[in-house]
Order: sequence, then C-alpha cells, then structure tokens
Amino acid sequence: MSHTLGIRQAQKQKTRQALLDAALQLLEEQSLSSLGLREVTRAVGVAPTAFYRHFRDTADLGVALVEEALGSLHTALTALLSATGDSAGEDDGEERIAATVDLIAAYVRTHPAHVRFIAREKHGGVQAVRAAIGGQLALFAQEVKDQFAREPEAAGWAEDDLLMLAGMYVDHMVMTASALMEAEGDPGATERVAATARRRLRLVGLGRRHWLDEH
Amino acid sequence: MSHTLGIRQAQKQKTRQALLDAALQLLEEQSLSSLGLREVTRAVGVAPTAFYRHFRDTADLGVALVEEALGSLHTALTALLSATGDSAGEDDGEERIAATVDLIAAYVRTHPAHVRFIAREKHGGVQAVRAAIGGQLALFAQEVKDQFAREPEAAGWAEDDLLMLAGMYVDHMVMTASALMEAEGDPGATERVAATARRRLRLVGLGRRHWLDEH
DNA sequence: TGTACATCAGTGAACGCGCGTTCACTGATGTAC
DNA sequence: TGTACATCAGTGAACGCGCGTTCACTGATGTAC
Repeated sequence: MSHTLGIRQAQKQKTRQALLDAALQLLEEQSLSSLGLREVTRAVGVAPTAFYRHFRDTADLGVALVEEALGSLHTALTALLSATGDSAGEDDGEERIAATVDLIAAYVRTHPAHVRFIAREKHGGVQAVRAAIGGQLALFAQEVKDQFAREPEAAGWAEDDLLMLAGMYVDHMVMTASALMEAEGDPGATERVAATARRRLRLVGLGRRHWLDEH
Repeated sequence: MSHTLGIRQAQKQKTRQALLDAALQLLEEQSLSSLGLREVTRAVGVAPTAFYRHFRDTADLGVALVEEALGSLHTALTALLSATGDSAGEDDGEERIAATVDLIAAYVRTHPAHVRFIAREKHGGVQAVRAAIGGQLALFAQEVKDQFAREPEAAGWAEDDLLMLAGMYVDHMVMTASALMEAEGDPGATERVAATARRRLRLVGLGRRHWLDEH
C-alpha cells in the first residue's frame, strides 16, 4: 500500500466504473451503436457532460468494455491452459474437455452481461469495438496455439494447422459461452448446451488425433 | 402468367423492396437497433409516413430481411446437400468440402450485405430478429442432420450426435461466410480464409469417421 | 502546520437538430353495374 | 365501353421529445512554500 491514489483519482475511477457498469446493463437489450451518452449518465445519476471526463464517445466506452470483459477471461484461460497441459492424466483429453467447459460455464455465470456484450459486438456496428474484440481473440488463439505446440501430440504438425486448430477452440469457446448465456436460468437447457459443447470438443479431439494419419 | 398482380400491388411491392434494399445498405455501418425509419425512407425518396404502409417498425423490417437473406441461402443449401450426397465419388468427403466452401464463397460474393446483416443481428439487440435467425438456422441444422442420417456413414450414430454434427456444420458455414465477407476485395485473404475453412471441415470429417471407434 | 494558488471532476443552462408518430388529405387504381 | 363510387399507397404539416455538444461555472482536492 505505497501510493493510495488520492481522493480525486479514486472518485474519478469510481464514476468511470459506474458508467461502464450502467452501459453494460443498458446493452442487455440494445446494441452499442444505439446506446446514448445521456442514457448512461442518467442511469448513473451524473450530468451528461460528466461523460466527457471519461470517454470521447460511446464507441470509446465500448472499447473499454472489451478490455474489461476479455481481460478477466484472459487470466482464467491462461491458468486453464497450463493447469491441464502435459502434466494432466491422459484420458484422451476428456479431463481438459470437462475443465474447459466448466471454465466457460463459470465465466458465464459470473459475467453474463460481458459475454452478451462480446457476442453482440463481435460483429456489431462499431468498427473500433469489432477491431478490439478481433484483436483480443486473435491473441487468445495465438496463446492456445503456443500451448498446443508445447504438447507431445503436436509433433509433426505444421504451424498453420496448429493455428487452425487453436482458432477452432477459441471460436468454440465463444460460441459455447454465448449459448450458455442464452440458456441462463434454465438448468436443463444449460446442461444440454454444456453436453453438446463437450461432444463437439470430443469430435474435434478425435480429428486432431487422426490428423497426421493421411498426410 | 395467369394473374398479373395489378399496377397498385406491383408498385407497392417495388416500394417495399426499395425500403428493404436501402435498409440493408444502411446496416453496413450500424446495427438494426439504431436504424431509423426516417433514414430508410430518406434513402428511398418517399415520405417517412410511407414506411407504415409496409412495416410496423424497423424491427418488423428486420424480420423481413432475415427471410430475404436466409431464404435464398436455404435453396442453395438444399441443392448442395442432395447433389453431394451418397451418389458422390468418395474422396473422404473432399469433394463435398470443396463444394461447400465454394457455395459459401459464391453466396458471399453475390450477397455480402445479407451475410453481414445475419452475422451482425444473430446476436444483435432486437429480440424478434434474433429469434427469426435462430429459428432459420435450427431449421438448416435439422435438414443437414436429415441428409446425414440418409448416408451410410451415419450407421450406428445416435440422433443427438448427428444433430450435434449438423450444428457444427451450420455454425461453421455461418462463421466462414462472415470471415469471407470481412475478407471481401482482398483475393489473398479470401483464399486464406477459404483454405482454413476447408481444413476445419477436414478435421471435423476425421472426427466424424472415428466417432464410433471408442463408444 | 497554515496559507495561497492551481487543478480539474462534475454542473447546469442553452443550442440546434432529427427522431417517431398522428392526422386529414390526394389522386391514381380497382370494382360494380 | 363508360360511369360512379370505393379503395388505399403515398403525402405533408405538425407535435412533443430526447439527443450530442458547447460553454462558463463551482467547489473540493492537490501542491508549493
């Protein structure tokens, strides 16, 4: 606890976070491209002009939301990858499959609005936000690829093919998160989505194991 | 040419189509939830109030766009499935893989704005439109499953697993279409996306062929 | 510690503008005879 | 074929409203001495 950040800075951060939280909630039933600056400040209880002390416009706020949403997921993903790496007991990857789906399910349970935001704005109407999400996901794919490359099953694989595989995993994770978020609150639907997600991972794992058979 | 539809009806249809076309173009750089009725009528050159003769609101227009976009794709997909079914020369499915990616590429080339619209609004801020897209895609998955069920490779497969596989194909098609649309105009990027899409299909095909090995 | 000045997060009034929706209308097309 | 009436796609004025942005401001916090 060396530097305590100052009352002014602390208050500013608090307002900024309140704007982000309010925006995320308002985005549950609309897209960023229709989110109004006045809506957000009204929800927080500050004057509309206060918005400009924190963000240039709503697109700028959207980019900040991308960092918030994918930053925490990034941490969890890195932990998962190293935890279920080569040290894991070999079950044909069944252990990693379960752990992956559980990680996604836990993330969706704790951050449903962030998941909705990412799914919605990945192809949304605001260029800067699309770019931010695409960049983060490409980074994820790169890290998954790097982890795969370190594992014995990757022997003989071309770089390109490993990146293709990693991309499938990342896309699958995003799709699963989005499907789980839509199933939120219905335990039956949630379990069905999780089961399908695991089967898809199993199928991809099978393809992975036989990839080199015929090249 | 039995009933010629009448001048009044024909003119009404023409205006309606002009509204759909203008909306689709305006949606290239925004989401449906921020599309204004006046924007659309201004682009067409009719009075704002004319809009109400055709649609209740912009969400209603969005649902009509879903039908337009996925209707034509549906026709093409049905043709593809039966054409590359059991009659095809067995290449490990390589022929069907190439045909599928070519079909998607052709659709994206001729309907880029429709592809963007579907990708954007699949998780967009307008509930009725999300529901319409989800319903159509579930229908696609069902038809792909039915075709798979008719093929010899499906012997021994559970219904659930076939639907899971069909869902992967449909999701893969949508993702590929979206990626190809983003690569539009760059032949190098387009070919790279297509190549990756084919490799993913190959991987899934391998998984499919070995699915029953261990159950 | 106390004082004098600087900084700056948040305020509140004001602006011009485009929005969605209503309403009574017009005039070309359709229909009945 | 011609006439008289009905239909209805598109019009244009009007409305109240919330938007994003500007500007000079206030007063609590920070800083220098």
